[in-house]
Formats: sequence, structure tokens, C-alpha cells
Amino acid sequence: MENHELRQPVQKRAIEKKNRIIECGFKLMCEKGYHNVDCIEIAKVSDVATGTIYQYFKDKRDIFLQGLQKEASGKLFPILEFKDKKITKDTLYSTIDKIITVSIKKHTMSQIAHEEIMAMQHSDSDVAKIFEKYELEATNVVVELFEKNGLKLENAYEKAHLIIIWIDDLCHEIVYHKHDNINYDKMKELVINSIINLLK
Amino acid sequence: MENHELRQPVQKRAIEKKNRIIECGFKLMCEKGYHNVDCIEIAKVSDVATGTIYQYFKDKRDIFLQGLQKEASGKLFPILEFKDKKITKDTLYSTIDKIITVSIKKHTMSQIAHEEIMAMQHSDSDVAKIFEKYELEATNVVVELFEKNGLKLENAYEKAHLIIIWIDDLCHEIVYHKHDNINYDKMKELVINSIINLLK
Amino acid sequence: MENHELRQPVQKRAIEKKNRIIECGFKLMCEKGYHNVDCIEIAKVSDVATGTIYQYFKDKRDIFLQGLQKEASGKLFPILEFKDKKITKDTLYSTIDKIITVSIKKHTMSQIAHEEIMAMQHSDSDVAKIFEKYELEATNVVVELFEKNGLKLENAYEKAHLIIIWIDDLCHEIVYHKHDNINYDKMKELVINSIINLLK
Amino acid sequence: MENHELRQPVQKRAIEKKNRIIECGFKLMCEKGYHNVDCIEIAKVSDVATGTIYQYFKDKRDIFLQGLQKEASGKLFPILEFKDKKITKDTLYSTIDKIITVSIKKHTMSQIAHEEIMAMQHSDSDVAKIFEKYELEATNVVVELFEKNGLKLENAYEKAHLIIIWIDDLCHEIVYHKHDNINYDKMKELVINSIINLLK
DNA sequence: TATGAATGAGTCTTCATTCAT
DNA sequence: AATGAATGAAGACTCATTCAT
Repeated sequence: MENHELRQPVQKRAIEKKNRIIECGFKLMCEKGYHNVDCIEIAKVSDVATGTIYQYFKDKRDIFLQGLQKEASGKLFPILEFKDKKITKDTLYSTIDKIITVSIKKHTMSQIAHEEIMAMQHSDSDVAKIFEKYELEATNVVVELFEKNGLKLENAYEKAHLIIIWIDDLCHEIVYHKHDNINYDKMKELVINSIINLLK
Repeated sequence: MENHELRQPVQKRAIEKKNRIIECGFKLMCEKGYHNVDCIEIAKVSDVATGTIYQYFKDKRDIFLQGLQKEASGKLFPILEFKDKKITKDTLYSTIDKIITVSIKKHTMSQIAHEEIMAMQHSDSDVAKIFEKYELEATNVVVELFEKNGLKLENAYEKAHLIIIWIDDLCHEIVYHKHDNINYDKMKELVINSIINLLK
Repeated sequence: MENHELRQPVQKRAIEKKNRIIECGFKLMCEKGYHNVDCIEIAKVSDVATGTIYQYFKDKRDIFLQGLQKEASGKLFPILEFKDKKITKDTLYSTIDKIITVSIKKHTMSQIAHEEIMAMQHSDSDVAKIFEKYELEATNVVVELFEKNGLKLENAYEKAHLIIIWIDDLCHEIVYHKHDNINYDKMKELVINSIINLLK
Repeated sequence: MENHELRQPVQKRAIEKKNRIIECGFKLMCEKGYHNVDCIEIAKVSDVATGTIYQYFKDKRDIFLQGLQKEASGKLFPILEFKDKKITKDTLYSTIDKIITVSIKKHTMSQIAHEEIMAMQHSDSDVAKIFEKYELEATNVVVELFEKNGLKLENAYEKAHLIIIWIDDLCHEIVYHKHDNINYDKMKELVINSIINLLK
């Protein structure tokens, strides 16, 4: 009944083990939905014993939370990678295009995660907090990105936020490709032009 | 053993009862998340016995599905209400503004529903099917809407789809209002102008 | 909460209704097993409302019990029909053959009933009592039958009982016909001859 | 969600536990009837948690099925034990007598089991399959038994089958001893003589 | 009398978490 | 530190029985 402290892994192998649990566990949860994955599966896929999970994590939710912290920035907000990119007017279209291409690559996983996370925000304020933190960070990065490149940006935060959302949604549409009557290349073109328009 | 067919309520009181289960059940599921509501709670809130639920619904999931069918189109795609609206160039901005206002109202009522449903698409193909059906319908309505009003629309479906998504996202942002450094009125203005731009 | 008395049907239509419930209910229980039939099915097949059942029967078990009383003698012990048959040495074989033929006809239903009843005896002493009563009666009938026909029968009750059992089992084998390597006509012949032997 | 495979116990204690569940569970089901035992009771009597049952068994029915496989052959067909017995004409009567004695002993332990199983055959084809398998095996053993001992057996399978059934029924009668007017020793004598007659 | 919708106690089954090894 | 068998509370669902109409 004693309240065991969570162990902080120090040995290299132990650290690897913890990371594997976060990676595999968070991936599974994002792919299948939090409630559709059980701890036995996480343990199996992570190649650890079920008991080991509870040495590093308080509970199942803790895996998700730590996964969110660790994996989310790269996967949920790939735009962060473009932090230090140089942009000119001539390269604007192609840069946005590139951002979209990278985002799509990350997206297959991230969109489900995204929705799962959105849904979880309401029952779990910790999830909400972490997600907002990254969202804010991404907005800031975009603002800085365009400032650094000398782009005049009235209402910079509003625009940055919209850009992030629009790219994210576009990726979602392209990745899921649900509607046969929609030309997704054309849609991408429309989005890029709308973004450029926003930046004028 | 006997595979009892689900009862189709005919009496007024029975119909009310079934509707109450859909309403209360779907509402609860949307508010708290599908997995955070159990059938006992649904029964209690709907003021019926647990057994009664299973007279009208195959299982818990069936309540969600029927709720989705019955409640969702209005809540998820309020744009459908504007089907027969007259628009001119002069009223374009204000019409879009009105659509956004209505959408926000609906969104406020069903924010979580929206995300819960989005999240469930991936683990439940029936949910996905229903959602896609409404999405398609909404796109068609928007296309018709602008056609009827003589707006020239190359790539009509792509644009209609983007408009729906952008409005939806905007509403989401406004309703959640998470970031203090963002002026959501300005953001709305930007979105409306982007939409108008798209229609040029 | 009042303990309603069971109604004794007096009107012709009501009597028919009660009989229909016994017949259909008992038949279903014997065919599918007591626990694999529910009251809604019994009501449906009997073409009455579920509530009606409880006007004439204390509970589900009561239907079975009354079915046993009413249907059992004919179906479980078809030999009773041969009570007043004339037999001579010359007609002995053919009479037994006839008994077997009739028994087989009744058997499709009765064997499952038989086993269900046997199984229920242990958890239900009323079932046991009724069954034993009929078993005894059948034995007595067989004893009388052979006595009346002047057949010398030392250990008459033992033999009568064996005859009943053997015929019953034979019917079961023939009706179920499970084993391809067994010639059931030959088996019947063997049984008849064994019975005749027993009577010598 | 995950379809966890059933665990195959390897540790001694786990094997004991699984066996205890089969033994206690099957015993209870046989004694009280399949439907009159619930998993909580099985768990309690087996001295395990309810969850443990589902580590080794797919469901409640699976306990019964495995019990049938493991426990039943000996109990339902004790004749199998006499596989390698030597018999001569002189020992024929006493051998059959011995078979009956052993069968009665086993029968006493498993009377209800027997009937429960018989009754379940009709609603459960897996039970039927297992039962038929043993029935066939028993028939083959009897055929071999008499062949090995040089007994001429026309219609060997039919006779073997009858012998098995007759012994089984006799045991049943003796164990239940329901009818006061029947001399069960005499009945046994009659059966043995009928069997010997069959073998002539 | 008859109806059949409604009831809710009773079951089976799952799965996050613990703990003896 | 690690294991994975064991736990049991919690949840979905069934069905004999009741009762308002």
C-alpha cells in the first residue's frame, strides 16, 4: 500500500527502456485511441514487462502525458523545424510548399493524435496545458520566422495562428483523402496562395 | 439466446423515452467523452432503467451513432441552414459573418462533441461514414449556395471545402479562446477576407 | 407487491391460451434447453403477451413443470399407448418393432427433453418427482401388458424397466444417427432380439 | 480491444491454479448445472480472482469444455480402462461385472455431470463433438477388447455400442435407485446375461 | 383479462494496477 | 531492477418479472 516513488532511470539501458515505453505507448495511443490500447499491449510492444511500466510512470495517463511532452513538438508542430529558415519573396511559395510537405510526412500519426488530444483536453486539464504550450510556441516561432525575414506582419499572432491551423487542416485533408470529387493539389495551391495573401 | 430485435417505439411515451436516451446519452458522451460515461449514468440521467436502453439500442455505441445521425448535422455543420440564402456582392461579408456567428453559437453547444467525434472516426468506421456523409452534404450546399447567387467558382468543391473547414476552425478558436495574445475579432476579420478572396 | 393468485382459466379462449403456452413453451424448452429459451420467445411463439404468461403460471419453471405433467406421458413414454395391445408369440417381434417405430416418431423431441429433464432433476426435486411418476407408470404398463398377454415374467419390473430404457436409447441412437460405421437397422434387430430373449 | 491470447501456464503454481479452476469449475457445473454456477462462485471455490479465470479460459463455456476434455473420458467412459484386459469364456461374466462395478463407482462421482453434458450436446456443438469423440473411442476399445480375446463378433460395432449404452444406463439406474419395487442386483444380472447373449 | 414497455438485480468479462518472486 | 501472474473493481448487457394502461 506504500506509495512507491517513481524511479528516475540513470543507467543507459533503463533510460532506453523508459524512452521506448513513451515512444511505443504514445504512438499506439495516438494511432488507436487512448482507450483502445491497454497496458499489456504497450508493455508487449515496448518489450518490457507490465510491471516495469509502473516503475517509470504513475499510471497509463502518465505515459500519454509524457509522450505528449516529448513527442508532440516534432510531430504535432513540424513547423517548429523551420525556425531558422531564410525566406525571401521569391522563395515564399516554395518554402510554404516545403513546410506542407514535411507536415504531411509527420501527419499520418499526428492527426489522430491531434484529435485524440483535443478530445482529451476536456476531461484532462494537464493535456490541455501541454497542448496549449506547444501551440503557443509554434505561433511564436512563426511570428519570429516571418519577422526575421523582414515580412511586414500586422496582426502577426492572429495570422501566424491561422497559418498553422490551415496547414494542419490541409495536411489532414490530403492524408485522409476522403472525397473523390476534390483535387487535393488544387486545394494545396489555394491554401498557399491564401497564406501568401495573408502576408501581404 | 434469442436475438431480440430492437423495439421500434410507437407509443408517444416510448418515443419520448427513446429520444431522451439519445439526447441525454449523446450529450453526456460528447461532454465527458465516450469512455467517461457509463450506461448506468446514461440511464439515470435519461430517467429510464438500464434495461430500457437495450430495448431501443443495440449497445452503448449505438446510442452514440444514433445521436450522431440525429443531432450532429445541425451542430457540426450549421452552414447547412444557409442553403437558401440570397447573397450579393454587397452582402457577402455580412453573410459570412452571420454564418460564423451562427456556427459559433452551435459550436459553443457542442465543442467537445465535435472533437470526440473527430477522434472516434479513426477507431470506428461507422462514425467516419456518418461524418463524411455530412461533410459531403455541407460541401454540396456551399457550392450550390454560391452558384445560385451567381458567384463564379473555379475549383468550387475545393474552395467550398476550405471555407467549411476555415469557419469551423475559427469557431473552435473563438469558442476556446485559449490564447490571451490573440485578438479573435481580428482573426475573424482575416478569415472572412480570406474567404472573400477565395471567391474572387 | 401483492401476491397475485394464479388465474384458473374458465373461458374456452383462455383455456386454449394456457394450453398453447404449455405446448409451445415446453416444446421450445425441450428443443433448445430450458436456459436457452426466454419468456419473450415463449410469449411470441405462443402468440400471447409476456404478461399473460404470468396470469396462468407462477414463473418460467412452472411452465416447464406443467408441460412435463401434461406432455410428458405421451412424448416421453410412447410405450403407454400400447397399454391394451394384444400380443402373441408370433406377433411379439413385430409388436416390439411397432413400439420402436412409434417411439422414434415421438423421439425427436422427447430425447432432448429427456436429457434436459434428467439434468434438471438434480436442481429441482419437483421435476424429479414428476419424471419418476411417469417412469413408474410406464413400467407398470409394460408389466401389465405382458401379463395380460400371458407372458411368463419372472423379475417382471426389472425386465420392464430395461425394455423401456433400451427402446428409448435405441430410438435416441437412430434419431441422432451420429456414427457412420454403425448400421442402425442391425442395431434395432439386435435390441428386439435381446428383448425377446429377456422375455423367455 | 487487444485480443489477448490465453496464457499457457508454465510455472508449477500457475498450472496448479489452472487445473484447480478446471476441476472446481467443472465439478460445480456438473453438480449444480452449468447455468446455476456463476464465475464468481467458480473463482471463490477455486481460490483465485475472477480475473484469473480469464487468463486461462476464453469464457465460462471454455472451462466446461476443457473440463469435459480433461475429466470426462474417465468419468463418462470408464470402460476405456479395460482396454488391455484378458478375457476368456470363463471370466466373461465376472469381467463384465467388474466393468459395471467400476462404472458405478465413476458414475456415482459424476451422475449429474453425465446428464448435464448429455443435455448440453443439443445446444452446443462443441460439447457434442467432444462427447462423440469419446463415444467412438469407447466403441473402438470394446471392439478391440473382444477381438483380442478371440470373441467372434458379427456386427461388432453395433454390439459394442449397445454394450456401452446398456452398462451406462444400468449404472445410472443403480446409482439413482429411484424405484423401490426394483431389485437392482437382479437387473444387473439380467443386463450381464443379455450382454453375454449378444456376444454369442 | 390482456398487453408489452419498463424494470433492475444479476452475470459475464475487461483491464489498470499490484506484488511475490 | 525486472518480471508477469494475479487481482478485483468497474462496466456492458440480459432476462424473468411487474404494472400502468
